[in-house]
Amino acid sequence: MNNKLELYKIYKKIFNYWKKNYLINFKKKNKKKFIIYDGPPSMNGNPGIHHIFSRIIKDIVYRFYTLNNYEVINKLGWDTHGLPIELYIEKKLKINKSDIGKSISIKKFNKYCKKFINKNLNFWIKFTNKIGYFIKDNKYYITCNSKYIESVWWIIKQIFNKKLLYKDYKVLPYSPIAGTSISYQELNLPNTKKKITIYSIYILFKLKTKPYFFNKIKNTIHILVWTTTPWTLPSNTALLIKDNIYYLLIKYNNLYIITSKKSVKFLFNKLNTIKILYKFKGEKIINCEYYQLLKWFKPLNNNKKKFIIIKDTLNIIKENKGSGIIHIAPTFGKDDYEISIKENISSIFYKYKKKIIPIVDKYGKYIKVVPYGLGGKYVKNSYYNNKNKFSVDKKIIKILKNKILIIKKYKHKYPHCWRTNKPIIYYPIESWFINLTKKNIKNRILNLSKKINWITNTLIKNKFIDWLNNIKDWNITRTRYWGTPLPIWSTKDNKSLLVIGSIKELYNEINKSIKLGYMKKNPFKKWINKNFINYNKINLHKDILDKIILSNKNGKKMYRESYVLDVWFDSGSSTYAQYHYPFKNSNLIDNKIYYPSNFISEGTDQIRGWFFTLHIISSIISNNISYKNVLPLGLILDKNGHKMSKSKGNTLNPFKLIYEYGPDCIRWYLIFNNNHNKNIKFNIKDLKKIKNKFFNTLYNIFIFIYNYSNIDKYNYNYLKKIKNKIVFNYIDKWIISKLNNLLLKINKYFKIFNFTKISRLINIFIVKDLSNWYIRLSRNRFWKNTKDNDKKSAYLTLFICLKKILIVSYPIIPFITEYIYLKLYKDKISIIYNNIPKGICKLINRKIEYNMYIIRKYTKIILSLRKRKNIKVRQPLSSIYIVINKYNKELSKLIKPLEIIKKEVNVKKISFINIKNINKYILKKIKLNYSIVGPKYKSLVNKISIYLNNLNQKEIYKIIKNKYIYIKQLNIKLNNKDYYILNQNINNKDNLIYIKNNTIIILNTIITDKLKNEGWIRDFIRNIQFIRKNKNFKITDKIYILLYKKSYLIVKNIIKKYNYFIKNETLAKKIIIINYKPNNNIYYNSKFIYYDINLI
RNA sequence: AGUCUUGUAGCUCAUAUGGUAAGAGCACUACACUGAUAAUGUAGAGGUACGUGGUUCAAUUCCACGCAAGACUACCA
Repeated sequence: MNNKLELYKIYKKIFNYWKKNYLINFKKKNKKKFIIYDGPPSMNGNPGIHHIFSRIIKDIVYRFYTLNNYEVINKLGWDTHGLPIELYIEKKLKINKSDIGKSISIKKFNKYCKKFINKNLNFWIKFTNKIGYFIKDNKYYITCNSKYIESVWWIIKQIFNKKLLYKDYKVLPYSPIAGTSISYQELNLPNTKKKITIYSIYILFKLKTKPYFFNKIKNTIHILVWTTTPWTLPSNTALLIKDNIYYLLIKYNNLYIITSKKSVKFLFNKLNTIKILYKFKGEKIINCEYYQLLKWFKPLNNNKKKFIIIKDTLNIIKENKGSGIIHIAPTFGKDDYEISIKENISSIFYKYKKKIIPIVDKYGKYIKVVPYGLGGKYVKNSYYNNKNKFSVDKKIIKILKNKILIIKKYKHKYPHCWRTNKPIIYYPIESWFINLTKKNIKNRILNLSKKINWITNTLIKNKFIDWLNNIKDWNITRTRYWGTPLPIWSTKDNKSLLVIGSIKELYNEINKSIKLGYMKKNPFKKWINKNFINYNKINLHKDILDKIILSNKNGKKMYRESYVLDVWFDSGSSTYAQYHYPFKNSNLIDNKIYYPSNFISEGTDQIRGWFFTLHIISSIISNNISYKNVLPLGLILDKNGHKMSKSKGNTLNPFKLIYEYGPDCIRWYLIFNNNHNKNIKFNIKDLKKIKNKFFNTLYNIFIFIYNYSNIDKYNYNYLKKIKNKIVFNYIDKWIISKLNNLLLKINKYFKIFNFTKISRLINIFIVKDLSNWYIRLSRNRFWKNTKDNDKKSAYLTLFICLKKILIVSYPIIPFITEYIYLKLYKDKISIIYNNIPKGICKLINRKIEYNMYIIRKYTKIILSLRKRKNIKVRQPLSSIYIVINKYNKELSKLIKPLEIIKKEVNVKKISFINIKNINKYILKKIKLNYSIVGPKYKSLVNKISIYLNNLNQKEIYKIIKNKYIYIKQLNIKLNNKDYYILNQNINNKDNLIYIKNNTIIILNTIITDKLKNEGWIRDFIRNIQFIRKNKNFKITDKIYILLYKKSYLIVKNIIKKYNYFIKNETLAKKIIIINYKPNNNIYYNSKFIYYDINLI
């Protein structure tokens, strides 16, 4: 047996063993099913240690429920579309998004993406295997497969049929020079925020409806509006005001102006030039209308509000900046857009050939019909390449000259496009949305969400519900390339729409198109081949789909809406799409066998991600929840508490870690280290500690029982058979009781998915109870020669404890537990076939557990007393006196448990005495019970406390007798619940006393000659043992002890007296006295040990 | 920038919590123990409970502000 623990080798062995015996992802067949949905991680690179936490949790749940006889359904998945992959490929090919479809075809680009996915997938699968979460028979889902996409299409069609899908525009960061929208991810790249100087202008808007309290004022009232983007002024449709701050109506150079109270100070240097007429809160002028500033374009003719003052419900206005009133141009600002949606504000577009277009074109220029020569000019002069820059802002300022009160220059940070280095603008881009704000849909989503159980975390539940309460319509399309294509075709005038819900439908529609001559070939010809449907032969990505032209009822050509779907829509569809529903497995979902899931678990960052999208899609499609229990997990951070990311360079190579420490160690660490909902600071040092402490101890227990049971030729099956004949002793009963207590707790915590608690309980049991106490105390029972009941009971107890603890630990650390299990318990093929052991209440003995707790406590105390006087444990002492109290009353009458103490602390006798006998060694003190006295006497508490501290012993004994305290000065009487009495130590010469409250122990430290001799013999034996071990004698080797005669004569009497004892302990056949001092060689003789006596 | 969370020994973390002696483990030091031994025991050292202010007889705990870390939403007039 290898005495060195190598966790990675054990993993390899067990993995191969399972593979050979078809135990990979083993499932018990049962009607009782437990469904786990796996949140697909985005496959945008190599897996990191921070990716595996949720999969380990799910694997533990899978293994635990399998032990509990559930059939666990768990299918792994990967999210394979999206921006990060595109960006990676762009970087690799050294191209920009604007190059796709130009210098590189979409087909080629998507091919690169696919290739990247395939390459990474193998890597990820290998990795997932390495941490113990196995994939069987290649059953996993990836979102870029045709089957998956088909299910997603079906979902889109359902949503469309429910009339929840609509097309609108969304304002996004946009780089006109690159010609693409910019993602927030790209916007957050380093060096994209640059300081620029812009105009900060204050403009007068004419008020149209005067509020009643301005009635006295006959003149026109103006609103002072602040903006830093004059070019957006032609698109203005509303003004924003804060309802709860003060505004003033002032008179300035015959103008009547409304501005915020705070702004007056810094806008009007000379305050004597203005006259304050009114002070009022912003809410008073909400909904007042004003005249359009630049009447170049009309807002869309719809029911929405226009040119009106609205309330700042999104907290956009900062009181200390500007005039407290800002202008809203919904088409060209992020906040503007959001507030306009919320407040139902119209926006300005220009009608051109039946289409509506924003007044800035996609190159960043005003459209040609903009007057004053502004048409065709860039809205930002930094877009010009040549030096002759035309500033639209300057020109508009010129046009508005009379209406501008103040012009300043203003420096601020502004986001730039990371490719072109030019500033971005916010720009309306057409997009498809799912209507989630519709009343019945929102209510449904909210009501269903209340059925979800958030494990151990109400905080995150509240966050989730809060998010749902403020739900917005979901923008599901992106103008990207590598993604699930939106399956919608439309005619050029947008009048007819066709949503495709399956490949078959598309296949048939294409055939119609071919008949009309719009298409030549059906790209999915190979799909149906003699009734055999072959999904591998088709590609459902943008490059293929964009070329498909369909037709409406009237035979008009229809083109695809060229968007791809938000990747969150992909992963949120996994409820259905992982089973290719409804094209397959429809019974499993319709009959609620695989749906909803019992358990999901991902990082807390998924509240707005997967947790949200799963819930939304399931609510809409099935009017049901998608998951019953969620365990939100903390994130894995680096050792300094920072997020792991490639750019920071603080990621860890998981393969290396697994190779070094084994998957068990990493699994245990992640579970053990911190509660699941807290972030984990991942520190390799701690891995080492856990390996040394926990795994070595577990392995040592195994080695111990393995070695000795082989010597004795005992095995578990034999002992189990004769179980009824075996009588267990006190310590056995204690550890069995502890074990069953533990099992009860573990079962309880498994049900609420608290694995941290479980691992910590197991750790204490193995290290503290089983190893450091049970085995320590029982060692000689295994070691002795006779094969009596005592020995058998010790073996059986240890076998039982180890077996049950292995099974219970197996879900968390499957490899080492299986390894030990197979070595020790040869009755079954695998630990996997066991049922989870339940704690048996009958075997729990609270009295024994309590007494053992006292024993351990006393042992500690006595050892520390010895330490105070520096008396070695090897030196026997005569006696201990323990003061009897209500806690040790029972123990004092038991004989066997007290033997444990005697042996552990090497003392001959324990006596229990009454406290009265030693009162002279004890200092009494009175302590207030503050929680009772505090509220009663309030400020007097301090004085009472001082009074009590100054009492002498006599007075205290009086109080103990009286059972009350009367304080004359304060006229206060305290009853015996208001205070308690403490015992403290007075030291003594020969006896050492430990006093802490009721626990009082006295150690007699007088060493007689007899005790001294016994101590010497112990030393002698220990030294012989030390030599045995050092010289690599086997445990069972018999020896001869050689003593030098001259030295021997000094200790002759002692050795003679303890002759038998020495021989027994050291396995010596004989003690031989020799007349010469031998040379060192004799040490190496296999049977002889020379001992040089130079002690005494 | 806003919202939320967290801050306890050198490290990783508990319990309880408005109540007067704040707990483990690791690491460190000393001594001991040891045929499971890269283990174990005892002791020592280590804390103004992130800082400041407030409420209270009493604050690590409640409140406010600030600092640091993390998450989300955003980066705008």
